[in-house]
Amino acid sequence: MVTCGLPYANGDLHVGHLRTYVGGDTFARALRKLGQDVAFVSGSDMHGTPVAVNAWQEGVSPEEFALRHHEAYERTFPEFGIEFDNYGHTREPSNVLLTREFVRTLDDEGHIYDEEIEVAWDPEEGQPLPDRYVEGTCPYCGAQARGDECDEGCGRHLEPGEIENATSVATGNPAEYRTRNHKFFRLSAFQEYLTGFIDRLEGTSNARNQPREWIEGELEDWCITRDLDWGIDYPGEEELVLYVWVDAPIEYVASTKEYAERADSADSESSLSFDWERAWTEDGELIHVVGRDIIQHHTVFWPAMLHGVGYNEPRAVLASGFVNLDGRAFSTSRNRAVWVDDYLREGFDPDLYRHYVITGTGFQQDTDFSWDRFAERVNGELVGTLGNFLYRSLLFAHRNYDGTPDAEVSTEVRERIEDAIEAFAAGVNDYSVRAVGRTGIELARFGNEYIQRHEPWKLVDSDPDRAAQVIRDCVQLAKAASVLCAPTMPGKAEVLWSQLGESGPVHDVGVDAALDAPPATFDAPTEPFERIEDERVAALNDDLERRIDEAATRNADGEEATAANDDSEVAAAAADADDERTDADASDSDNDDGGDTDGETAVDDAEGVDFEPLADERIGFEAFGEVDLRVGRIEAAEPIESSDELVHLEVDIGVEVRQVVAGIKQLHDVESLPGRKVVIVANMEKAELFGVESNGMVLAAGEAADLLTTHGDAPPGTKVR
RNA sequence: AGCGGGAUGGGAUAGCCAGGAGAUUCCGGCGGGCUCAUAACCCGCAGACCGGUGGUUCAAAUCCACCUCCCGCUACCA
Repeated sequence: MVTCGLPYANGDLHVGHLRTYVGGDTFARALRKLGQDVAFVSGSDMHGTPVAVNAWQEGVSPEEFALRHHEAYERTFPEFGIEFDNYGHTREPSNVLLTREFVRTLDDEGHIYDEEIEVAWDPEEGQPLPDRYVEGTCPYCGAQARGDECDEGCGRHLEPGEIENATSVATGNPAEYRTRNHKFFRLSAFQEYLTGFIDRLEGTSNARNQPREWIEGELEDWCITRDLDWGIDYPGEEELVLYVWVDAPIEYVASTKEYAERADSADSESSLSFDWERAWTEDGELIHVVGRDIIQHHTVFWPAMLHGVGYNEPRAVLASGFVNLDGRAFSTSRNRAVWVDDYLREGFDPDLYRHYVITGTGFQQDTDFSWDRFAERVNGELVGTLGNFLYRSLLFAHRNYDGTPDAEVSTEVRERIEDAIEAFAAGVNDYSVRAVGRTGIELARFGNEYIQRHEPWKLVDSDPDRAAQVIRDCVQLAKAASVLCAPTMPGKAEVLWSQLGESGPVHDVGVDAALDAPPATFDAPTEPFERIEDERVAALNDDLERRIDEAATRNADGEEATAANDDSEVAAAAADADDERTDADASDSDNDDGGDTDGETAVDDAEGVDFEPLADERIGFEAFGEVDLRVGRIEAAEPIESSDELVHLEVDIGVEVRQVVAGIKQLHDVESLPGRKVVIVANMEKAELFGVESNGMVLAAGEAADLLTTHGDAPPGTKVR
């Protein structure tokens, strides 16, 4: 069994999302090449609060909203050669029934208990408000926060009731808290089991190690119900639905079951037949391929559930790294993304991206996408190495021998192919799709060297027998490369296979076919890969930049938000308060914002290399005059405890003493601040940071927050022009 | 803060689990060759004290300890 983490039916897919699925698909195909009986399944995750909230905001039913995305995903995956044996969704009857069965079993076995907890409630609507239905102010830092997490400020997890000024996202009504009965999964009872499990688990090292903190620490019981209409009802409890992370992984099983049932109902002579119960409860081996953001769910909650119902445990979890765009995170809200539809509309073959993302770096490592690197890898590895070797070999063979010349494969080449097959198998055993994907390319690299070393174009006249043997070797290498590339580049492999004159799909043959004799005759080949020219790359980069700019302008018009985010910490301190993005995107591996400010400022600061470009637009004196700059003198300075950077300042600006919060704690010796003269923006909008009101903004330069000051004796309160 | 992942020639990456001849491959640079092939391909050269400091060992990129810097995770978001 190979499964891919369920995509959440809540937004469009960008190429970064695809990494997990391409990885899973490649791995499943590689297993088949080695003769394994594989079922490869996934499905869309339809339930949960974000779908409910976003559907509500769009004014459609959650069902319609989720289904729309599900259908898009279902259509998209095959377009990228990701061919699930079954792709369902969590709302299908098979999953609903199986989920209830799981829960009933867990209940019968005593793994579930009731407990009363506090939940937010909309008194006017008489509705419970789970998770993201609530927004308010973070009690720790004062930033805008969602019900359970201070997502834009300090990032803290918030317990129910902690959030201040809580209101309903849907109605805007103030929320209150009520005591409700919920169901808890006794995860703590699985501590010992999971301790053993994590030592047995195979896969990528991040997946095997990250959950240790939890498992070897204290496991908390898990609340598995929500007050929500949208989801699978808890058996026998009308008011509660199951938490999505209960029914989502069960879709792996339900999807397998659907596949098995479809296989059974197909004509009986077909070899298609799959025993789902054997796979999940007997001697099947489970391999989960997921994004690295959902490791815990697959190494803690899910194995405990499986164990609780007596199913097999996962043998391996492969957790993929993220894909960045030009070194920074994809950002759906800023349209900083290469969407899958864009990619396809550009007419790029999906196998190009598959090869890029699979062989670029280790699966668990983060990687970077840019059109420049994409073109470089396509032109170098696919056009220059693989495509060129296959084309020149087959063309030469076709012209001179009308196909495969009548000669034996040399020992050297046979051994080289055997090594490649071994490396392929070793890659699978190491859970390294990268190693698997490289084998075909490496073989072509060898082939280019081999053909050059023997110069068959000279031998055809001087030593025809020898020429025939060399070309026979080359055709064999071409065939082997086609077979070994099939998991990474299924479409291209198929084309090459048929150009070799082979009948039937390359996907039906195993790795050993790499050593079988190619057909005696075949037609002239076509060039398998097309070069991406520099002009094309430039155009693609321009498009991307323009889109980002447009989105930034749109955002700025709307609420003057995004740009402030990227500024230095000092400015950000004052800007944060009005930065409320309508964050409709909660797509899974969207590791938005977070790191990108750091990445950028770090570069800006490096020996003054990369300055921010000067602003294009000129402003008038009047516009400048709107900023009321004043000389101030710091009277008192105290660090704000719970913050890494913020300092609480009392600044004398002549007419009054202002309380100002500035993000300069790490950069200055706070005790030395009093007495310093600074320049502040006196008419800055007030902001609340970590619960402290900031009435003004201190000016400072760069990442080091070099404070602006005066050099004469201008007294506090003096206007700065 | 704790935990996980990472730091390797100008850029990008492999090797680390199972320690061993002054380290892989690609891009880029320089020089040469070839002309079957999509200005592609082949050969050669220059370029890395393998993040830092200690330790174990006959031997450390690899194992151990501490440190620095990046990225991420931290359960009633998905």
